[in-house]
Amino acid sequence: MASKKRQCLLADLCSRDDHRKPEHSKMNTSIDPQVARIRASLLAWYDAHRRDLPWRAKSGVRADPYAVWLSEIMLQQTTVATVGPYFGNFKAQWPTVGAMAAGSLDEILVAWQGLGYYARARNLYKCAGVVVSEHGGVFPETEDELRKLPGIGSYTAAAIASIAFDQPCVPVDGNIERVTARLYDIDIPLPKGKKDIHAAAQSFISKDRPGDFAQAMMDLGSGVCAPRSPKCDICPLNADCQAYKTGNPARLPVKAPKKIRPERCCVVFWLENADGDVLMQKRPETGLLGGMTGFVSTSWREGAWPEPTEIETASPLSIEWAEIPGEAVHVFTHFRLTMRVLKGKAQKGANVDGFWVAPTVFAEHALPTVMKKVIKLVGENPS
DNA sequence: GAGCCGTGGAA
DNA sequence: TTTCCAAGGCT
Repeated sequence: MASKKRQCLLADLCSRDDHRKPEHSKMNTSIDPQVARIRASLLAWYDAHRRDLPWRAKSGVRADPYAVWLSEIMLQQTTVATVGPYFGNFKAQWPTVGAMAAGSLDEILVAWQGLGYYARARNLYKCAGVVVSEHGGVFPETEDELRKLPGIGSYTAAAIASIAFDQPCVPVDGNIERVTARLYDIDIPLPKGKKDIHAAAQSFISKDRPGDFAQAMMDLGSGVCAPRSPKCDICPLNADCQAYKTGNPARLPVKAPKKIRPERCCVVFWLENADGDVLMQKRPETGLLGGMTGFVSTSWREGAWPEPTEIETASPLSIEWAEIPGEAVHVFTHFRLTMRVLKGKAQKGANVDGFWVAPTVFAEHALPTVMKKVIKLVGENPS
């Protein structure tokens, strides 16, 4: 019966969907009163409680599309607190798309190090190039055009279009997904439930302050309609929230059970030359940590340590290696990696694959956090 | 469509 | 300690 209720709701939403009506239809004549109330309540709440964020324009001021784009890419699966300093650094180093396109991928990756999901950085640079070469250095303003750019998917296209250009669209991120699922009490487990939730979210489309509306939903989802302990008592939408009325908003949205995270193991080679420089390699351009810099290691075996023969084969030099006490552990999205480190000294003129880096200039290279943990472990065990 | 792709902070 | 998750995109 819950599903029947939902069917009625969605059919209802579609039939009264004002954004599907022809352009000449009068605005605000056939809008569902509940949707109108939600919009008004949310915008009023936003005007009083909006967050002041580095990439966000002041109230009533049009945002800088470059800043909106840059922040949206950085904010993909990443918290506001984490993004803050990175955004400031990028804006200072590359004030415009043109400046970024004129830079190099390596520079971008160095600045991005530690932020994770490095394909975002590669696509960021690629996108800057396309905006300059195909759009004269000016971001396109429509959702469809934005969607074609590297690194910009359906969410980000709608986010930029609405926030930077006030286009009437609704970017459905995790926040809006959660708020919408609760407003309409949609309990189909994700990702299957996305279809209904996104359809319901589209009923909010309006030509009146779409950018503010999108950001308001995000602020609400972040500070009020939070994943674990929603503050329903102070929520401006509680009068229209189906989940609040009928019971348990905190359980929504329902998510499919997670899969277990496999364990992987590897041995890392810390090779120093006579000057104390350390051997490093640039990783392949695609895949995990693509384009980043790292140390030589065995393959990352699942479930067991590499065999001695594999360690021997993977070592950059046939010399005497000394194992450093302890292990370094790093957790990726889909597996957990435990590393042991072997330390060795290269003879002068030894022929190795890679390049030598002095520890004093590690920071000049694009080192992912997992590699910094290796550095930390070695530093804790001076020879 | 399901798996791949990082990281750090909160509960 | 473990689990969850944060303004997702690509293949």
